[in-house]
Amino acid sequence: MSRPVPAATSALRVLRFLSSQPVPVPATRIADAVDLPRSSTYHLLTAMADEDFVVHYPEDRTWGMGIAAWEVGHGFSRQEPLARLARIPLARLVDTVGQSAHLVVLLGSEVLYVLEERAPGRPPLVTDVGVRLPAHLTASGRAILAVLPAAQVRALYPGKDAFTSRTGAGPQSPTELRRLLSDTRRRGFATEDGEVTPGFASVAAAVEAGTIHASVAVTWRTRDDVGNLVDAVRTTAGEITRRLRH
Amino acid sequence: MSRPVPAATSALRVLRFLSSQPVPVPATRIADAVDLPRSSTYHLLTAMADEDFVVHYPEDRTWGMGIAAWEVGHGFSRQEPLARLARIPLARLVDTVGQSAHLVVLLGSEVLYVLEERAPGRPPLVTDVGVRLPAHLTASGRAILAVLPAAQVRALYPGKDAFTSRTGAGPQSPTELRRLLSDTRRRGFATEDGEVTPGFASVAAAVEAGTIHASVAVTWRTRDDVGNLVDAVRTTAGEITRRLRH
DNA sequence: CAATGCTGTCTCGGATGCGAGACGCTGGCG
DNA sequence: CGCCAGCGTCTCGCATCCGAGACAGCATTG
Repeated sequence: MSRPVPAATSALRVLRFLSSQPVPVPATRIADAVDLPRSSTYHLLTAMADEDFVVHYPEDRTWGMGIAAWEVGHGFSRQEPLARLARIPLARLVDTVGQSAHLVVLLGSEVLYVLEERAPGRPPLVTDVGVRLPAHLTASGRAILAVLPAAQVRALYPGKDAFTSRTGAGPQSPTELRRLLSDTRRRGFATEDGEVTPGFASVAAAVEAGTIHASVAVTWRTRDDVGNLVDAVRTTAGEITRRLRH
Repeated sequence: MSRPVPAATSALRVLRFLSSQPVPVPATRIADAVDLPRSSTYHLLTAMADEDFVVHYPEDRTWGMGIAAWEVGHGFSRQEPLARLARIPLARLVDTVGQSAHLVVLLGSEVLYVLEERAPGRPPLVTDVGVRLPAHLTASGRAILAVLPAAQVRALYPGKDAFTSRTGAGPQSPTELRRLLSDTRRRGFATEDGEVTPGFASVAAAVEAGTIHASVAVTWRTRDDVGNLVDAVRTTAGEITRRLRH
Protein backbone atom coordinates (compact mmCIF):
# COMPACT_ATOMS: atom_id res chain seq x y z
CA MET A 1 0.00 0.00 0.00
CA SER A 2 1.08 3.53 -0.59
CA ARG A 3 2.19 6.19 1.83
CA PRO A 4 -0.45 8.75 2.81
CA VAL A 5 1.30 12.08 1.95
CA PRO A 6 -1.06 13.96 4.27
CA ALA A 7 0.03 17.46 3.37
CA ALA A 8 -0.79 16.93 -0.27
CA THR A 9 -4.09 15.30 0.55
CA SER A 10 -5.02 18.19 2.81
CA ALA A 11 -4.17 20.70 0.13
CA LEU A 12 -6.40 18.93 -2.35
CA ARG A 13 -9.22 18.71 0.18
CA VAL A 14 -8.93 22.41 0.85
CA LEU A 15 -9.24 23.04 -2.86
CA ARG A 16 -12.25 20.81 -3.12
CA PHE A 17 -13.92 22.40 -0.13
CA LEU A 18 -13.27 25.92 -1.37
CA SER A 19 -14.63 25.08 -4.78
CA SER A 20 -17.89 23.94 -3.19
CA GLN A 21 -18.39 27.29 -1.48
CA PRO A 22 -20.19 30.03 -3.36
CA VAL A 23 -18.02 32.75 -1.81
CA PRO A 24 -14.65 32.95 -0.04
CA VAL A 25 -14.70 31.71 3.57
CA PRO A 26 -12.75 32.36 6.80
CA ALA A 27 -9.79 30.12 7.61
CA THR A 28 -11.49 28.57 10.62
CA ARG A 29 -14.29 27.22 8.48
CA ILE A 30 -11.72 25.61 6.20
CA ALA A 31 -9.89 24.08 9.16
CA ASP A 32 -13.15 22.55 10.41
CA ALA A 33 -14.18 21.26 7.01
CA VAL A 34 -10.86 19.60 6.27
CA ASP A 35 -10.33 18.58 9.91
CA LEU A 36 -6.92 20.15 10.22
CA PRO A 37 -5.21 21.88 13.16
CA ARG A 38 -5.41 25.64 13.10
CA SER A 39 -1.75 26.35 12.68
CA SER A 40 -1.30 23.77 9.96
CA THR A 41 -4.22 25.27 8.11
CA TYR A 42 -2.55 28.66 8.01
CA HIS A 43 0.74 27.23 6.85
CA LEU A 44 -1.05 25.29 4.18
CA LEU A 45 -3.11 28.23 3.01
CA THR A 46 -0.03 30.42 2.81
CA ALA A 47 1.77 27.85 0.70
CA MET A 48 -1.24 27.49 -1.55
CA ALA A 49 -1.52 31.23 -1.91
CA ASP A 50 2.15 31.33 -2.98
CA GLU A 51 1.20 29.03 -5.82
CA ASP A 52 -1.85 31.17 -6.69
CA PHE A 53 -4.26 28.34 -5.97
CA VAL A 54 -5.98 30.31 -3.23
CA VAL A 55 -6.30 34.02 -2.60
CA HIS A 56 -6.36 35.73 0.76
CA TYR A 57 -8.71 38.69 1.11
CA PRO A 58 -7.34 40.41 4.23
CA GLU A 59 -10.03 43.11 4.25
CA ASP A 60 -12.80 40.62 5.03
CA ARG A 61 -10.54 37.92 6.44
CA THR A 62 -11.52 35.21 4.02
CA TRP A 63 -9.82 32.84 1.63
CA GLY A 64 -11.09 31.99 -1.83
CA MET A 65 -10.13 30.20 -5.02
CA GLY A 66 -7.16 31.50 -6.99
CA ILE A 67 -6.53 31.80 -10.67
CA ALA A 68 -4.34 28.70 -10.83
CA ALA A 69 -7.25 26.54 -9.71
CA TRP A 70 -9.21 27.87 -12.61
CA GLU A 71 -6.45 27.20 -15.10
CA VAL A 72 -6.13 23.66 -13.85
CA GLY A 73 -9.82 23.08 -14.43
CA HIS A 74 -9.52 24.13 -18.02
CA GLY A 75 -6.44 22.02 -18.48
CA PHE A 76 -8.66 19.08 -17.75
CA SER A 77 -11.12 20.05 -20.47
CA ARG A 78 -8.29 20.30 -22.94
CA GLN A 79 -6.84 16.96 -21.92
CA GLU A 80 -10.00 14.95 -21.45
CA PRO A 81 -10.88 13.27 -24.75
CA LEU A 82 -14.60 13.44 -24.07
CA ALA A 83 -14.82 17.19 -23.48
CA ARG A 84 -12.40 17.86 -26.32
CA LEU A 85 -14.18 15.80 -28.92
CA ALA A 86 -17.76 16.53 -27.92
CA ARG A 87 -17.46 20.30 -28.13
CA ILE A 88 -17.97 20.77 -31.86
CA PRO A 89 -20.74 18.19 -32.39
CA LEU A 90 -22.57 19.73 -29.45
CA ALA A 91 -22.33 23.21 -30.96
CA ARG A 92 -23.68 21.87 -34.25
CA LEU A 93 -26.56 20.23 -32.43
CA VAL A 94 -27.55 23.53 -30.85
CA ASP A 95 -27.41 25.30 -34.21
CA THR A 96 -29.63 22.60 -35.73
CA VAL A 97 -32.36 22.41 -33.11
CA GLY A 98 -32.20 25.97 -31.74
CA GLN A 99 -32.35 24.79 -28.14
CA SER A 100 -29.70 24.49 -25.42
CA ALA A 101 -27.82 21.20 -25.19
CA HIS A 102 -25.41 19.66 -22.73
CA LEU A 103 -23.09 16.74 -22.14
CA VAL A 104 -22.91 14.89 -18.83
CA VAL A 105 -20.89 12.04 -17.35
CA LEU A 106 -22.02 9.56 -14.71
CA LEU A 107 -20.39 9.96 -11.31
CA GLY A 108 -21.73 7.37 -8.90
CA SER A 109 -25.49 7.77 -9.02
CA GLU A 110 -25.24 11.41 -10.07
CA VAL A 111 -24.65 13.10 -13.39
CA LEU A 112 -22.08 15.86 -13.70
CA TYR A 113 -22.59 18.56 -16.33
CA VAL A 114 -19.37 18.82 -18.31
CA LEU A 115 -20.28 20.90 -21.34
CA GLU A 116 -23.12 23.25 -22.05
CA GLU A 117 -24.03 25.05 -25.25
CA ARG A 118 -26.64 27.73 -24.86
CA ALA A 119 -29.09 28.45 -27.66
CA PRO A 120 -29.46 32.10 -28.64
CA GLY A 121 -32.12 33.98 -26.74
CA ARG A 122 -32.42 31.36 -24.02
CA PRO A 123 -31.50 32.33 -20.48
CA PRO A 124 -27.96 30.99 -20.16
CA LEU A 125 -27.22 27.87 -18.21
CA VAL A 126 -30.39 26.49 -16.71
CA THR A 127 -28.40 23.65 -15.26
CA ASP A 128 -24.94 25.11 -14.81
CA VAL A 129 -21.74 23.42 -15.83
CA GLY A 130 -20.14 21.71 -12.84
CA VAL A 131 -23.46 20.95 -11.19
CA ARG A 132 -24.41 17.44 -10.12
CA LEU A 133 -27.93 16.05 -10.20
CA PRO A 134 -29.39 12.65 -9.28
CA ALA A 135 -29.07 10.47 -12.37
CA HIS A 136 -32.50 8.87 -12.14
CA LEU A 137 -34.29 12.24 -12.42
CA THR A 138 -32.55 13.55 -15.51
CA ALA A 139 -32.96 12.44 -19.11
CA SER A 140 -29.17 12.40 -19.39
CA GLY A 141 -28.81 10.13 -16.39
CA ARG A 142 -31.54 7.77 -17.57
CA ALA A 143 -29.91 7.47 -20.97
CA ILE A 144 -26.68 6.35 -19.30
CA LEU A 145 -28.30 4.05 -16.74
CA ALA A 146 -30.27 2.36 -19.52
CA VAL A 147 -27.11 1.10 -21.20
CA LEU A 148 -25.45 -0.11 -17.98
CA PRO A 149 -25.60 -3.79 -16.95
CA ALA A 150 -28.56 -4.43 -14.61
CA ALA A 151 -26.22 -5.50 -11.81
CA GLN A 152 -24.44 -2.16 -11.86
CA VAL A 153 -27.70 -0.22 -11.69
CA ARG A 154 -28.75 -2.37 -8.73
CA ALA A 155 -25.50 -1.53 -6.99
CA LEU A 156 -26.05 2.20 -7.49
CA TYR A 157 -29.68 2.06 -6.32
CA PRO A 158 -29.76 -0.60 -3.60
CA GLY A 159 -33.20 0.27 -2.18
CA LYS A 160 -36.00 2.78 -1.88
CA ASP A 161 -33.78 5.15 0.12
CA ALA A 162 -31.63 5.82 -2.90
CA PHE A 163 -34.47 7.58 -4.71
CA THR A 164 -34.50 11.28 -3.92
CA SER A 165 -37.00 13.49 -5.71
CA ARG A 166 -37.11 17.20 -6.46
CA THR A 167 -40.70 17.66 -7.52
CA GLY A 168 -42.38 14.47 -6.31
CA ALA A 169 -42.19 12.98 -9.79
CA GLY A 170 -39.74 10.32 -10.98
CA PRO A 171 -39.12 6.71 -9.99
CA GLN A 172 -39.44 5.88 -6.28
CA SER A 173 -38.22 2.28 -6.17
CA PRO A 174 -35.90 -0.14 -7.93
CA THR A 175 -38.89 -1.69 -9.67
CA GLU A 176 -40.10 1.61 -11.10
CA LEU A 177 -36.59 2.47 -12.20
CA ARG A 178 -36.17 -0.89 -13.91
CA ARG A 179 -39.36 -0.37 -15.89
CA LEU A 180 -38.35 3.18 -16.81
CA LEU A 181 -34.99 2.02 -18.07
CA SER A 182 -36.38 -0.85 -20.09
CA ASP A 183 -38.77 1.61 -21.78
CA THR A 184 -35.80 3.85 -22.47
CA ARG A 185 -33.86 0.98 -23.99
CA ARG A 186 -36.76 0.01 -26.24
CA ARG A 187 -37.24 3.57 -27.49
CA GLY A 188 -33.51 4.23 -27.91
CA PHE A 189 -33.56 7.57 -26.07
CA ALA A 190 -34.43 8.92 -22.63
CA THR A 191 -36.89 11.63 -21.65
CA GLU A 192 -37.71 13.79 -18.67
CA ASP A 193 -40.52 16.30 -18.28
CA GLY A 194 -40.55 18.75 -15.42
CA GLU A 195 -38.78 16.36 -13.07
CA VAL A 196 -35.67 18.52 -12.77
CA THR A 197 -37.20 21.97 -13.26
CA PRO A 198 -40.93 22.48 -13.70
CA GLY A 199 -41.74 23.79 -17.14
CA PHE A 200 -38.70 22.26 -18.82
CA ALA A 201 -38.36 18.94 -20.62
CA SER A 202 -35.40 17.05 -22.11
CA VAL A 203 -34.46 14.19 -24.35
CA ALA A 204 -31.10 12.43 -24.14
CA ALA A 205 -29.07 9.74 -25.86
CA ALA A 206 -26.09 7.82 -24.49
CA VAL A 207 -22.51 8.09 -25.65
CA GLU A 208 -20.85 4.69 -25.45
CA ALA A 209 -17.14 4.15 -25.83
CA GLY A 210 -15.41 1.59 -23.68
CA THR A 211 -15.29 2.71 -20.09
CA ILE A 212 -16.77 6.16 -20.72
CA HIS A 213 -20.35 6.66 -19.60
CA ALA A 214 -21.79 9.91 -20.89
CA SER A 215 -24.81 11.29 -22.69
CA VAL A 216 -26.02 14.21 -24.76
CA ALA A 217 -29.28 16.00 -24.01
CA VAL A 218 -31.38 18.87 -25.29
CA THR A 219 -33.62 20.85 -22.95
CA TRP A 220 -36.49 23.17 -23.87
CA ARG A 221 -39.41 25.01 -22.34
CA THR A 222 -42.43 22.74 -22.34
CA ARG A 223 -44.66 25.48 -23.67
CA ASP A 224 -42.44 26.08 -26.71
CA ASP A 225 -43.28 24.13 -29.80
CA VAL A 226 -40.22 22.16 -30.72
CA GLY A 227 -39.97 19.91 -33.71
CA ASN A 228 -38.50 16.46 -33.66
CA LEU A 229 -35.34 16.71 -31.61
CA VAL A 230 -34.80 13.04 -31.04
CA ASP A 231 -33.07 12.25 -34.31
CA ALA A 232 -30.69 15.18 -33.96
CA VAL A 233 -29.76 14.18 -30.41
CA ARG A 234 -29.16 10.57 -31.38
CA THR A 235 -27.11 11.60 -34.37
CA THR A 236 -24.94 13.81 -32.20
CA ALA A 237 -24.45 11.10 -29.58
CA GLY A 238 -23.49 8.73 -32.38
CA GLU A 239 -20.98 11.16 -33.79
CA ILE A 240 -19.30 11.75 -30.43
CA THR A 241 -19.14 7.99 -29.91
CA ARG A 242 -17.49 7.59 -33.30
CA ARG A 243 -14.95 10.32 -32.56
CA LEU A 244 -14.03 8.74 -29.25
CA ARG A 245 -13.25 5.49 -31.04
CA HIS A 246 -11.10 7.37 -33.60
CA MET B 1 8.09 33.82 7.24
CA SER B 2 5.91 30.82 6.67
CA ARG B 3 6.80 27.18 6.61
CA PRO B 4 7.26 25.66 3.14
CA VAL B 5 4.84 22.65 3.27
CA PRO B 6 6.74 21.03 0.41
CA ALA B 7 4.38 18.13 -0.15
CA ALA B 8 1.45 20.44 -0.75
CA THR B 9 3.49 22.68 -3.00
CA SER B 10 4.63 19.69 -5.03
CA ALA B 11 1.07 18.48 -5.40
CA LEU B 12 -0.04 21.84 -6.72
CA ARG B 13 2.90 22.01 -9.09
CA VAL B 14 2.03 18.58 -10.42
CA LEU B 15 -1.51 19.78 -11.05
CA ARG B 16 -0.28 22.84 -12.82
CA PHE B 17 2.15 20.89 -14.95
CA LEU B 18 -0.42 18.28 -15.89
CA SER B 19 -2.92 20.95 -16.83
CA SER B 20 -0.41 22.44 -19.25
CA GLN B 21 -0.04 19.15 -21.10
CA PRO B 22 -2.41 18.39 -23.96
CA VAL B 23 -2.47 14.67 -23.14
CA PRO B 24 -1.61 12.46 -20.14
CA VAL B 25 2.12 11.96 -19.58
CA PRO B 26 4.39 9.31 -18.01
CA ALA B 27 5.37 9.66 -14.36
CA THR B 28 9.02 10.28 -15.16
CA ARG B 29 8.17 13.38 -17.16
CA ILE B 30 6.22 14.71 -14.20
CA ALA B 31 9.10 13.98 -11.83
CA ASP B 32 11.46 15.94 -14.10
CA ALA B 33 9.09 18.85 -14.55
CA VAL B 34 8.39 19.28 -10.85
CA ASP B 35 11.95 18.34 -9.87
CA LEU B 36 10.94 15.62 -7.45
CA PRO B 37 12.58 12.29 -6.60
CA ARG B 38 11.13 9.31 -8.41
CA SER B 39 9.75 7.53 -5.41
CA SER B 40 8.19 10.63 -3.95
CA THR B 41 6.53 11.31 -7.25
CA TYR B 42 4.83 7.95 -7.21
CA HIS B 43 3.65 8.36 -3.64
CA LEU B 44 2.34 11.79 -4.48
CA LEU B 45 0.59 10.67 -7.65
CA THR B 46 -1.05 7.80 -5.82
CA ALA B 47 -2.34 10.12 -3.12
CA MET B 48 -3.62 12.54 -5.73
CA ALA B 49 -5.31 9.72 -7.59
CA ASP B 50 -7.06 8.70 -4.35
CA GLU B 51 -8.58 12.17 -4.28
CA ASP B 52 -9.53 11.95 -7.97
CA PHE B 53 -7.32 14.87 -8.91
CA VAL B 54 -5.26 12.74 -11.24
CA VAL B 55 -6.03 9.53 -13.10
CA HIS B 56 -3.62 6.72 -13.84
CA TYR B 57 -3.96 5.03 -17.22
CA PRO B 58 -2.07 1.77 -16.65
CA GLU B 59 -2.53 0.58 -20.24
CA ASP B 60 -0.32 3.32 -21.66
CA ARG B 61 1.53 4.09 -18.41
CA THR B 62 0.54 7.70 -18.20
CA TRP B 63 -1.04 10.05 -15.70
CA GLY B 64 -3.61 12.68 -16.54
CA MET B 65 -5.99 15.16 -14.97
CA GLY B 66 -8.84 13.79 -12.88
CA ILE B 67 -12.41 14.87 -12.54
CA ALA B 68 -11.83 16.66 -9.23
CA ALA B 69 -9.43 19.07 -10.91
CA TRP B 70 -12.18 19.94 -13.30
CA GLU B 71 -14.72 20.52 -10.57
CA VAL B 72 -12.30 22.78 -8.75
CA GLY B 73 -11.88 24.89 -11.86
CA HIS B 74 -15.58 25.44 -12.12
CA GLY B 75 -15.81 26.21 -8.44
CA PHE B 76 -13.60 29.16 -9.21
CA SER B 77 -15.95 30.42 -11.92
CA ARG B 78 -18.84 30.19 -9.50
CA GLN B 79 -16.95 31.97 -6.74
CA GLU B 80 -15.19 34.63 -8.75
CA PRO B 81 -17.42 37.71 -8.88
CA LEU B 82 -16.25 38.67 -12.34
CA ALA B 83 -17.09 35.40 -14.07
CA ARG B 84 -20.33 35.09 -12.13
CA LEU B 85 -21.62 38.53 -12.94
CA ALA B 86 -20.37 38.81 -16.50
CA ARG B 87 -22.02 35.64 -17.74
CA ILE B 88 -25.50 36.95 -18.45
CA PRO B 89 -24.55 40.33 -19.94
CA LEU B 90 -22.12 38.50 -22.22
CA ALA B 91 -24.84 36.13 -23.41
CA ARG B 92 -27.11 39.08 -24.13
CA LEU B 93 -24.35 40.74 -26.10
CA VAL B 94 -23.96 37.70 -28.31
CA ASP B 95 -27.70 37.56 -28.95
CA THR B 96 -27.69 41.24 -29.90
CA VAL B 97 -24.76 41.30 -32.30
CA GLY B 98 -24.87 37.73 -33.57
CA GLN B 99 -21.10 37.29 -33.19
CA SER B 100 -18.98 35.46 -30.62
CA ALA B 101 -17.88 37.43 -27.57
CA HIS B 102 -15.47 36.85 -24.72
CA LEU B 103 -14.25 38.21 -21.42
CA VAL B 104 -10.57 38.35 -20.47
CA VAL B 105 -8.51 39.41 -17.47
CA LEU B 106 -4.99 40.81 -17.48
CA LEU B 107 -2.31 38.49 -16.12
CA GLY B 108 1.07 40.18 -16.28
CA SER B 109 1.44 41.25 -19.89
CA GLU B 110 -0.89 38.54 -21.14
CA VAL B 111 -4.64 38.27 -21.29
CA LEU B 112 -6.38 35.15 -20.04
CA TYR B 113 -9.69 34.15 -21.64
CA VAL B 114 -12.17 33.58 -18.81
CA LEU B 115 -15.56 33.39 -20.50
CA GLU B 116 -16.59 32.73 -24.06
CA GLU B 117 -20.01 32.86 -25.64
CA ARG B 118 -20.23 31.41 -29.09
CA ALA B 119 -22.62 32.85 -31.65
CA PRO B 120 -24.80 30.34 -33.52
CA GLY B 121 -23.31 29.00 -36.72
CA ARG B 122 -19.79 30.14 -35.85
CA PRO B 123 -17.09 27.56 -35.34
CA PRO B 124 -16.88 27.28 -31.55
CA LEU B 125 -14.02 28.81 -29.63
CA VAL B 126 -11.64 30.53 -31.97
CA THR B 127 -9.62 31.58 -28.99
CA ASP B 128 -10.31 28.90 -26.42
CA VAL B 129 -11.18 29.59 -22.81
CA GLY B 130 -8.10 29.18 -20.62
CA VAL B 131 -5.76 30.36 -23.36
CA ARG B 132 -3.30 33.21 -22.79
CA LEU B 133 -2.25 35.67 -25.46
CA PRO B 134 0.10 38.68 -25.45
CA ALA B 135 -1.99 41.65 -24.29
CA HIS B 136 -0.59 44.13 -26.80
CA LEU B 137 -1.79 42.06 -29.79
CA THR B 138 -5.40 41.59 -28.76
CA ALA B 139 -8.21 44.13 -28.74
CA SER B 140 -9.10 42.92 -25.24
CA GLY B 141 -5.58 43.47 -23.97
CA ARG B 142 -5.30 46.91 -25.54
CA ALA B 143 -8.58 47.97 -23.95
CA ILE B 144 -7.19 47.06 -20.54
CA LEU B 145 -3.73 48.53 -21.09
CA ALA B 146 -5.30 51.78 -22.24
CA VAL B 147 -6.90 52.38 -18.85
CA LEU B 148 -3.80 51.49 -16.82
CA PRO B 149 -1.47 54.20 -15.48
CA ALA B 150 1.39 54.85 -17.91
CA ALA B 151 3.96 53.76 -15.31
CA GLN B 152 2.36 50.34 -15.02
CA VAL B 153 2.35 49.83 -18.78
CA ARG B 154 6.03 50.79 -18.87
CA ALA B 155 6.77 48.22 -16.20
CA LEU B 156 5.02 45.50 -18.21
CA TYR B 157 6.78 46.45 -21.45
CA PRO B 158 10.25 47.60 -20.44
CA GLY B 159 11.81 47.52 -23.93
CA LYS B 160 11.61 46.30 -27.49
CA ASP B 161 12.18 42.70 -26.39
CA ALA B 162 8.81 42.58 -24.70
CA PHE B 163 6.99 42.87 -28.04
CA THR B 164 6.34 39.46 -29.53
CA SER B 165 4.33 39.24 -32.70
CA ARG B 166 2.27 36.46 -34.30
CA THR B 167 1.77 37.81 -37.77
CA GLY B 168 4.33 40.61 -38.02
CA ALA B 169 1.67 43.21 -37.30
CA GLY B 170 1.14 45.03 -34.01
CA PRO B 171 3.30 47.45 -32.00
CA GLN B 172 7.04 46.72 -31.91
CA SER B 173 8.26 49.27 -29.39
CA PRO B 174 7.17 51.18 -26.27
CA THR B 175 6.65 54.26 -28.42
CA GLU B 176 4.33 52.53 -30.87
CA LEU B 177 2.41 51.00 -28.00
CA ARG B 178 2.01 54.35 -26.28
CA ARG B 179 0.58 55.89 -29.43
CA LEU B 180 -1.75 52.91 -29.95
CA LEU B 181 -3.04 53.18 -26.41
CA SER B 182 -3.58 56.92 -26.57
CA ASP B 183 -5.63 56.40 -29.77
CA THR B 184 -7.60 53.74 -27.94
CA ARG B 185 -8.25 56.07 -25.02
CA ARG B 186 -9.44 58.84 -27.31
CA ARG B 187 -11.82 56.53 -29.20
CA GLY B 188 -13.08 54.82 -26.04
CA PHE B 189 -12.64 51.29 -27.40
CA ALA B 190 -9.85 49.06 -28.70
CA THR B 191 -9.54 47.26 -32.02
CA GLU B 192 -7.48 44.55 -33.60
CA ASP B 193 -7.58 43.30 -37.18
CA GLY B 194 -5.88 40.07 -38.16
CA GLU B 195 -3.14 40.47 -35.57
CA VAL B 196 -4.21 37.42 -33.57
CA THR B 197 -5.68 35.27 -36.34
CA PRO B 198 -5.62 36.38 -39.99
CA GLY B 199 -9.12 36.99 -41.28
CA PHE B 200 -10.59 37.86 -37.90
CA ALA B 201 -11.06 41.25 -36.28
CA SER B 202 -12.23 42.37 -32.84
CA VAL B 203 -13.37 45.36 -30.85
CA ALA B 204 -13.11 45.53 -27.07
CA ALA B 205 -14.03 47.77 -24.13
CA ALA B 206 -12.59 47.73 -20.63
CA VAL B 207 -14.37 46.68 -17.47
CA GLU B 208 -13.21 48.86 -14.59
CA ALA B 209 -13.99 48.14 -10.98
CA GLY B 210 -11.38 48.78 -8.33
CA THR B 211 -8.53 46.31 -8.63
CA ILE B 212 -10.13 44.23 -11.37
CA HIS B 213 -8.67 44.66 -14.84
CA ALA B 214 -10.81 42.98 -17.48
CA SER B 215 -12.44 43.62 -20.81
CA VAL B 216 -15.21 42.46 -23.13
CA ALA B 217 -14.62 41.83 -26.81
CA VAL B 218 -16.50 40.71 -29.91
CA THR B 219 -14.71 38.90 -32.72
CA TRP B 220 -15.92 38.38 -36.29
CA ARG B 221 -14.71 37.26 -39.68
CA THR B 222 -13.34 40.24 -41.56
CA ARG B 223 -15.17 39.28 -44.72
CA ASP B 224 -18.55 39.22 -42.95
CA ASP B 225 -20.52 42.41 -43.00
CA VAL B 226 -21.16 43.36 -39.41
CA GLY B 227 -23.09 46.40 -38.30
CA ASN B 228 -22.00 48.74 -35.57
CA LEU B 229 -20.77 46.55 -32.75
CA VAL B 230 -18.99 49.19 -30.76
CA ASP B 231 -21.98 50.56 -28.90
CA ALA B 232 -23.17 47.09 -27.90
CA VAL B 233 -19.71 46.14 -26.61
CA ARG B 234 -19.37 49.35 -24.63
CA THR B 235 -22.83 48.97 -23.17
CA THR B 236 -22.03 45.44 -22.04
CA ALA B 237 -18.74 46.47 -20.49
CA GLY B 238 -20.57 49.24 -18.68
CA GLU B 239 -23.19 46.88 -17.38
CA ILE B 240 -20.62 44.41 -16.04
CA THR B 241 -18.80 47.29 -14.37
CA ARG B 242 -22.04 48.39 -12.73
CA ARG B 243 -22.80 44.88 -11.49
CA LEU B 244 -19.33 44.55 -9.99
CA ARG B 245 -19.94 47.72 -8.01
CA HIS B 246 -23.33 46.43 -6.81
C1' DC C 1 -12.73 51.65 28.30
C1' DA C 2 -12.59 46.80 29.38
C1' DA C 3 -13.91 42.43 27.88
C1' DT C 4 -14.43 39.06 24.45
C1' DG C 5 -13.91 36.45 20.44
C1' DC C 6 -11.50 35.65 16.40
C1' DT C 7 -7.61 36.03 13.15
C1' DG C 8 -2.94 35.47 11.90
C1' DT C 9 2.11 34.59 13.52
C1' DC C 10 5.72 32.22 15.81
C1' DT C 11 8.36 28.70 18.39
C1' DC C 12 9.99 24.12 19.45
C1' DG C 13 10.40 19.17 20.32
C1' DG C 14 8.96 14.65 18.81
C1' DA C 15 6.86 11.71 15.54
C1' DT C 16 6.75 10.66 10.90
C1' DG C 17 6.88 11.56 6.23
C1' DC C 18 10.56 11.75 2.76
C1' DG C 19 14.20 10.26 -0.45
C1' DA C 20 17.98 6.93 -1.74
C1' DG C 21 18.26 2.87 -3.60
C1' DA C 22 17.37 -1.92 -4.68
C1' DC C 23 14.23 -5.10 -7.05
C1' DG C 24 10.82 -7.19 -10.20
C1' DC C 25 8.11 -6.54 -14.15
C1' DT C 26 6.77 -5.53 -18.80
C1' DG C 27 6.86 -4.28 -23.44
C1' DG C 28 9.59 -2.91 -27.38
C1' DC C 29 13.32 -3.85 -30.39
C1' DG C 30 16.96 -6.03 -32.82
C1' DC D 1 14.49 -15.30 -28.28
C1' DG D 2 17.39 -12.21 -25.35
C1' DC D 3 18.38 -7.70 -24.06
C1' DC D 4 17.38 -3.34 -22.20
C1' DA D 5 15.13 0.78 -20.86
C1' DG D 6 11.79 2.47 -18.31
C1' DC D 7 7.80 1.80 -15.08
C1' DG D 8 5.97 0.77 -10.53
C1' DT D 9 6.73 -1.10 -5.69
C1' DC D 10 8.99 -1.65 -1.38
C1' DT D 11 12.08 -0.94 2.62
C1' DC D 12 14.50 1.72 6.03
C1' DG D 13 16.88 5.32 8.70
C1' DC D 14 17.48 10.15 9.18
C1' DA D 15 16.13 14.86 8.64
C1' DT D 16 12.39 17.51 8.65
C1' DC D 17 7.81 18.71 8.63
C1' DC D 18 3.76 18.88 11.64
C1' DG D 19 0.84 20.30 15.54
C1' DA D 20 0.19 22.06 20.37
C1' DG D 21 0.15 26.09 22.35
C1' DA D 22 1.34 30.76 23.50
C1' DC D 23 1.01 35.47 21.85
C1' DA D 24 -0.29 39.74 19.45
C1' DG D 25 -3.41 42.45 16.63
C1' DC D 26 -8.02 43.88 15.59
C1' DA D 27 -12.68 44.11 15.50
C1' DT D 28 -17.16 44.19 17.97
C1' DT D 29 -20.00 44.53 22.13
C1' DG D 30 -21.72 46.31 26.52
